[in-house]
Parts: sequence; C-alpha cells; structure tokens
Amino acid sequence: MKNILLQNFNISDFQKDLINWYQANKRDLPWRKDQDPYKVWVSEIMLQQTKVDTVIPYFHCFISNFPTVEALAAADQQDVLKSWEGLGYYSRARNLQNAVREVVASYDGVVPDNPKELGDLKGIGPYTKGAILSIAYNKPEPAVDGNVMRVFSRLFYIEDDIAQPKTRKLFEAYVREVIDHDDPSSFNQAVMELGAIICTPKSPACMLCPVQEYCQAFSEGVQENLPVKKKAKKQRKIPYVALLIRTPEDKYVIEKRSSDGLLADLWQFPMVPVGEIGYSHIESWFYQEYGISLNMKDHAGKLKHVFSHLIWELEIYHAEAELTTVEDERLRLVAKEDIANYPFPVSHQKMMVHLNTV
DNA sequence: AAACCGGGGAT
DNA sequence: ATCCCAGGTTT
Repeated sequence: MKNILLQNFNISDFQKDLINWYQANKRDLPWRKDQDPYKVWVSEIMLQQTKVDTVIPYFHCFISNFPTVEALAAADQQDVLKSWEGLGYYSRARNLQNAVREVVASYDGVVPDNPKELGDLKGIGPYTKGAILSIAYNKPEPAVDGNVMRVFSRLFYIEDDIAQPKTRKLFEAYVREVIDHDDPSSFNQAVMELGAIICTPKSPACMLCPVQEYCQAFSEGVQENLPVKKKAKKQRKIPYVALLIRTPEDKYVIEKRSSDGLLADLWQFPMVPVGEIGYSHIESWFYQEYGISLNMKDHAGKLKHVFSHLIWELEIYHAEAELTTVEDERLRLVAKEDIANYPFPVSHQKMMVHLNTV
C-alpha cells in the first residue's frame, strides 16, 4: 500500500515526537516491568474491553497464582475462573488456559514469536497477536485496538465506520506505513497510551498532544466528530425468578452453568425463565427441570443486571426444599460459608446479601 | 456482517 | 441513559 499519507507527513519526525512523549509520560504498569511474553500475553487478554485500572489488581493476583506458562497449564480450571471472577468475558480465561496448555504441549513452553503459530492459539486474534509480537518480541506488527482506531482516525481524518470488521484492516495498513521499525514496542504502546491519556473519546487534550501538528482532524477542528461509529442495538430484557433454596441442614442449592454460552462454567443460584412459563408454573417447571419439589417462601428483592447484549431482570425469592442430597449433576448443596469457594458472576454475588434475611 | 460474550467507570 | 474500554469467537 502506498500514497495513503499526505506528502508533507514526515514519518520519522512523527515517530520521534510520539515515542519521546511516551518515554517521558508512560504509566508505571505492572506488565511493563519486563518483556516476559507470558506476562505480556496475560495482560493483553485481561485488557480486552477492560480498563487498565480494573485490570491491575487482577493481574497481580493472577501472576501470583500462576507465575509461569507451566503453572497455568497445570492449574484446575475452576481455580483459574476464580481468579477471573468479576473481570467478565470468562471465555478469555478458558481460552487463555487452553492456549497455554497448547504452548506447553507443542512449543516446549515458549510463547511463539511468529504470526502464524501465535494467531492460531485460542483467544489470540489480530490485535493480541500484534501486541505480543511487538511488545514482547519487538516485531513491527500492527496492534489495532479501539485506541489506535480513534487516534489514527483523527490523525488521518478517516471517516470509515470503526464498528465494521473490515475497517480494522484499513487501520492496520496505516500502522504498517508509519510504525517505527527500530522500536515497534514503544511505538504501538505509545499510540495506545496517547489514546488513553490525551486523545480520549470525549474532550481530547489536543493542547497537550505531542503530535498535534500532524493531526488532520485538529487542523480542521473536527476531532470531536471522530471516529465514526454506528450505534449499537439496544439490549433485550429477560425476566427470571432466582431462587435461594435452603435445605433442612441449612445448605443452599447452587448450580454449575453450561460449558458454553453466557457465563460458561460459572456457578449460580437456580433461575427460572419466568418470561417463558409465567409465575404460576415456577414449581412445576422446577420439578420437571431438576426433579425437586419447591416450597416457595418470601420475596427477597429484585435486581437488574446489564450485559453488553442483554439485560437480566431478577426477582429473588427464598424457597425451601426437603433435600439432603441432589441427583442432578449440575446441582450441589453448599453451606453458606462455602459458597465463596465457587466462581460466581457478579449478578449472583449481589444476591448473596439476601442469604441472611430469613 | 452480525450476533454473542461481562462488568465497570466516566459523562 | 449512553458510551466505551489494550477484542475474540461463532454463526
């Protein structure tokens, strides 16, 4: 690709101004203490759709629990999910462990340093592949995330819809044009740091920008209008009755979710899809589904939990069941103080405050 | 291409 | 309420 840049865009000066700013202003982040490819990898997976401040404590805990590729490969999946609890997008944790096991089995525990092998690992897409190759191995590969698309859309006045998958390829072409081959690690991180600190979605700090003189959007005064992004659809609402089912031995019924789909392999309190069956059929539905007779008790509260693509509206009820054991493989009877040993989604963590109220 | 997949923080 | 965050996988 050629002729995508303005003739007066001096690439070398741009690289120098950007990287000098980065070296002087970069944040002291735990995954920047060395270039261990495993730690870079873990940080990049955690940072997908997740803010730096949210990731930092999880990163410390995760690396402490699983310091090496070998340690993570040998770990129990439930322990990995427990370390991921609250971070969201739990398939990231499952894919990361699967990929790490592949690295141990096929690559002698060494994270691959080439696009083909790296990109074939579970959970490593175009962005993460480029991030690991550039940051850990200093290879001049693009790592285009939301920051890069925002910064470059303004620098080069690109009006393509960044919500469309094909648009990422356009930005990768721009990065290949302007990336610094002497220090691709600093270059890619500098663009992302600029997007996080200066070139923010709203009210960008253009007066502090080290590359303001190169920015076409700033020169036209349209930086607030970029990038262009199509609006997302509204989430659909799904009503459930969530049940805090107590047994005569003062244990509670919890359920392990399916291994695929939403919140895979996490635990929850049983839920009845009341929108499909109606409130009058809760006990019969539950008996048909689990073979357990419920005695419905008090209404404990309600909560709304918003996901990226749907909304749970939970009505929380106490219930009793005359159980000492459970047959269903999904279910388990657990004392209140042992519930914390299982990975729960945040929505059901919020329900635990009601465990004391009856 | 569009849908699915979490949770939190800023505005 | 709305947006977006160091995105990837599945359909």
